Amino acid sequence: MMAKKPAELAKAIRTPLTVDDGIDFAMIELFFFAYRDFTSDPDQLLATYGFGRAHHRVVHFVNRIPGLTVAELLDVLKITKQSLARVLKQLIDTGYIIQIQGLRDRRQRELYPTAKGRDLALALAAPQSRRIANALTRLDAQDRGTIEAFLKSMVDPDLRTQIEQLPGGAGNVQDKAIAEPEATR
Amino acid sequence: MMAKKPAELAKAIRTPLTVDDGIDFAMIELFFFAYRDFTSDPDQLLATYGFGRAHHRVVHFVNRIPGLTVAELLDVLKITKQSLARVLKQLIDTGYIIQIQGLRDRRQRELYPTAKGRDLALALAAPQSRRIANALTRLDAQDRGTIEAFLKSMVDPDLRTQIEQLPGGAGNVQDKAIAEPEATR
DNA sequence: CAATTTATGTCAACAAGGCTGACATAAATT
DNA sequence: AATTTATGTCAGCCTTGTTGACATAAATTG
Repeated sequence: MMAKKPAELAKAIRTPLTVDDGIDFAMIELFFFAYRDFTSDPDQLLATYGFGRAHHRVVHFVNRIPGLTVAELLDVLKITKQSLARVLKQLIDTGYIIQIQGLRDRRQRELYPTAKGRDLALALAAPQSRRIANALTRLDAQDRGTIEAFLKSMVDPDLRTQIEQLPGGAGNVQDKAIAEPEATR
Repeated sequence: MMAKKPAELAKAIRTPLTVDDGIDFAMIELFFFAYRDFTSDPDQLLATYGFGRAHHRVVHFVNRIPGLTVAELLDVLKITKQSLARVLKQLIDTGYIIQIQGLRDRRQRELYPTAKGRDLALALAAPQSRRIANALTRLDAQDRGTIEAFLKSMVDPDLRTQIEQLPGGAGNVQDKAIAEPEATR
């Protein structure tokens, strides 16, 4: 490969990219920073357990869908079984999750949280829920529906079914935006 | 350390965690899935260049704030200089970014995109902007303000100043939510 | 029943992108 | 002249993703 001499040929562009370039930078950056801080609270907590984000996701979904199989979990997380194996093994060995052989199909391993695993899931979710609640305080119930609708349509259409199956979750949001006020249920 | 026998002692919890546990799981999961898909488009594109998310962030902010120094970039990204060095070197060597010695302070290296770097930043931002625009189509101009206000208050207060300094961006959102319709400017 | 497929587990190697610690250089500051 | 600052670089480590290969037990199929 021929080495180029980019520094001598390429010229520096000194003007910033802005909204004028037809890109919604405000939203892109807000989403980036918001998500970064959204994950920062659980990240800190996880570090004290010696766990990482991967453990968080596993603990979360096992608590949300107790009894799901390894294959189902892989499908939700979209990672390989080898990736899952490492963190899942740790969580099982340290007593946060237990496996129970499936009844209908004894090849399957159903995943359940222990009391310890339930506590961890709650502890991880609490600061995130608090952050969201805080961000919603200035908004009314209808705004909440707007935000849910927005976030939901940011998700790839073919993956939305996953969300809809989660218990008591966002699947209940009307596709048409502006659902009935959730707060009054 | 004594090894416990968790499988024999710990009992499986069979009930799912739900909203009833006082946690806003709907929002937590929507945010998770939305962000995951939000990053999937650029991720795919980056792979064709042999780049990763780290490169994306660098290219993005150098294009948004041309001439920022290495130290400033580190502050925005919140990573170590050793982490940055790897990806930055690659981007410089392949001609996406160039460094120019600072004028006032010649120790500093000001970072600028090349034309190639500008094109890449635009190509990466385009699908994200499209996804956002699509998610906003069903919503009105006032809803946009609601979402911006929500995302902004998800960010740690002390880090919000960073956002406010970005050109033509979300810093312009009124803190009180419901800004004047952006679309009519 | 035998053969095949399926669900899961496991070993090994690799890559990206974080991290820490240590040290080097040049330029600014004191 | 001495110190601090901005940057670069080397080396090694960790987490979490990847691929490929192979093993086992249970279900399914011909």
